[in-house]
Amino acid sequence: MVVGVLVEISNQNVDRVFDYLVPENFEDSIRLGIRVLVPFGKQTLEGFVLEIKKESSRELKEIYSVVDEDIILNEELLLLGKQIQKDTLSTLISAYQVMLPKALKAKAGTIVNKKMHVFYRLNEKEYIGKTIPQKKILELFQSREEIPREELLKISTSALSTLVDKGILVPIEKEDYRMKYEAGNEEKKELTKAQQDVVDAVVSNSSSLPFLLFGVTGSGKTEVYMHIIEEVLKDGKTAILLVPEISLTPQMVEQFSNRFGNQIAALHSALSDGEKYDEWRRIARGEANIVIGARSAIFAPLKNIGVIIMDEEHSDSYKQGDKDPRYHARDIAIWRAKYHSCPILLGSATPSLESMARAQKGVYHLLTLKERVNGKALPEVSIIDMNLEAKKTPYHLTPILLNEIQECIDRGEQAILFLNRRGFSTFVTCKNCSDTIKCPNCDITLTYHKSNKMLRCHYCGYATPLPKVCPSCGEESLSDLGVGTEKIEEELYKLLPYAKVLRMDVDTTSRKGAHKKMIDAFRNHEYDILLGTQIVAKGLDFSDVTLVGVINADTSLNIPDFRSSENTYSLLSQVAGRSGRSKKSGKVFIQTFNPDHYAISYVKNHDYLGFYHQEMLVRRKLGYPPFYYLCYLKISGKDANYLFQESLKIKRSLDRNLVHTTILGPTSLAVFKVNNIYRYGIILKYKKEENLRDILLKIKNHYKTNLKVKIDIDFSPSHF
DNA sequence: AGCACGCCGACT
DNA sequence: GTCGGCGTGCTC
Repeated sequence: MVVGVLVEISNQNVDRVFDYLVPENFEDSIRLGIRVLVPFGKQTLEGFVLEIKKESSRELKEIYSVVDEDIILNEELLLLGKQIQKDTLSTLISAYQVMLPKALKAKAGTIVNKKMHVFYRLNEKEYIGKTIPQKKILELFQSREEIPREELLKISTSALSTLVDKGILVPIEKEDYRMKYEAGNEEKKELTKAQQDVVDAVVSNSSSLPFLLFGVTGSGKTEVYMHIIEEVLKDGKTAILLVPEISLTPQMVEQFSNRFGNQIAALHSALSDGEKYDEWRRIARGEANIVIGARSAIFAPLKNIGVIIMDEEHSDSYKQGDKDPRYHARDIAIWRAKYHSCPILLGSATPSLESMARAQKGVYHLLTLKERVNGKALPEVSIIDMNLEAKKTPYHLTPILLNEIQECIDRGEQAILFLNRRGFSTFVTCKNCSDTIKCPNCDITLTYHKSNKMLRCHYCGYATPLPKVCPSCGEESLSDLGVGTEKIEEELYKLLPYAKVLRMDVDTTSRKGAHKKMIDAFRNHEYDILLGTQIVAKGLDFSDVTLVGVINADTSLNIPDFRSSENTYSLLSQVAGRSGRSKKSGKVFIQTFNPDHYAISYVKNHDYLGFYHQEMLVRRKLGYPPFYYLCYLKISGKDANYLFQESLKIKRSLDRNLVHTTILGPTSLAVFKVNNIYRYGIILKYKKEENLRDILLKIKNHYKTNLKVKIDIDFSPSHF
């Protein structure tokens, strides 16, 4: 027997199967998708078995051993990996590795950390207990075969050891799963007519297209998901629910485990490697039917999938952009849904422009939830024009907002204050007229480089020295401003000394369990104000919050990225949606220097579609998605001069070979040097370019033996 | 990714 | 003469 093995090294030069002989004693355990240990040159490596055949034309080495009893990559995942390699131009091995928890990635020397658990079994059935504890223990075995050690220890330690010594009971070791989900008495909520319609549409899958669920914040999307999943389970099928990492909180998991108990498996970053491994195995063995997880959970080895749901489908956390394979979970979801012939549901209050455009074109089937489940209108949103208000106070909190906070607290209600940290002070603003300096070619905010005092566009490479005076008003008042949560906390302490403030950001929530503790404390009214960054924007549901204040709406607007408006609109709507979620109606106040910018003004009327149409005009004009596809080439290496020369060669080669594509660059990245590696970027914009992947692959292949040049390719990058 | 081989410059 | 720099090529 001969096997074709893909070894664990992610390098184009070895990204293919190598043949090995299988010694006879291993033949029975060889299956496609297991790992084996093989000699590879001077090294010993793990690899996946991708082919099984009778013979090979050349002389072969033998495999050392078989690593797995169970299949790690099933038929579907093996196929999917090849698709990912084709679509993203990644190595095949990296496509497989990304699907697996750390403990299962092919990697020689990995300790597989199964946690074992001791159970006891009755060996001598005739034996009659001599003491009361002994009798009690033996009684338990009347109805059960195996009993965990802990349970017996509770009755009597000594009686247990006596029975074991006498050989009446025998210990057996069994694999223990760390995660325990207990079903609670989470009652099933009645759906509104609108919600039920969504469930019916998805469950009957009357349209074979992906569904886009456009539902305002508070419209009860989570409840809809639960009902759909319930229907799918009734059919004997399984479900994947993807959520952005940041909203995959313990409460969220608890909500599902209360309803579905042990049927769920949760995969997220708070779990240890061992815990992730356990969850993965439960899924692979069919012991969990519902997988809830962040991006990579889309690869969960479920069989017979009945629905795939992506909540907050616009979230850029679904795109892996930092390493190969640079995939989007949405694309994988669509692939798997097709494979399983099951419906796929993309849900959002602020869909990505791509998805909404597809829905408008009829490529997705649009479902809408217009109303909040509590029947309340969406909160009233007021825009505070900082151009007027900032002058009246030395603080970041304007008198208007402070007054609202005070009244809110006096009514015995709670407030959330949101500090936007995205794009924190990399751009330059004029303190006088609030203008930011933009690139003349790209209409994108220039990035400020402190080191050489230059403003740069890292789309097209345009650069200009930081001017002394503001180009639009002539005042000497350019500055790169920024505020942190600590600063605001100080202000609150000074201005509203009796208010109890809970600060929540990455610093205060990093400890395990801290997040839940803080949420609970706030819910219990131990605090009046919840002050935080992104983390307070998503999913949280507090019934007493009637005021939401956004301290600095502008920072995300000024990020030099074609998606900055979209991200700003989405973020602000999300935060706004935290207000007035139960019986009391809510208010929202947004402090901004750009009150007339459409990404902010449309938030006022909760007018997503208004924003969408406006932003589509901009995208069309500037040639961005969804009108054009983007592809980003990152060229990196140690020798800056050589690298630039090669980058030019690549650009010229692209120029020669691509007909319908706009090529921008090469331009040095915003952070040009990282760890002594210099980076250049080339951006491709295209509508249709049939040979694009072939041409890029040729370029990649050309450099595969050149250690001085590394090329990363990202199709549809979420940002640059 | 490692590792060996081989071709040049610098040195006890 | 020999040590060692790294560019090139190979791994079943």
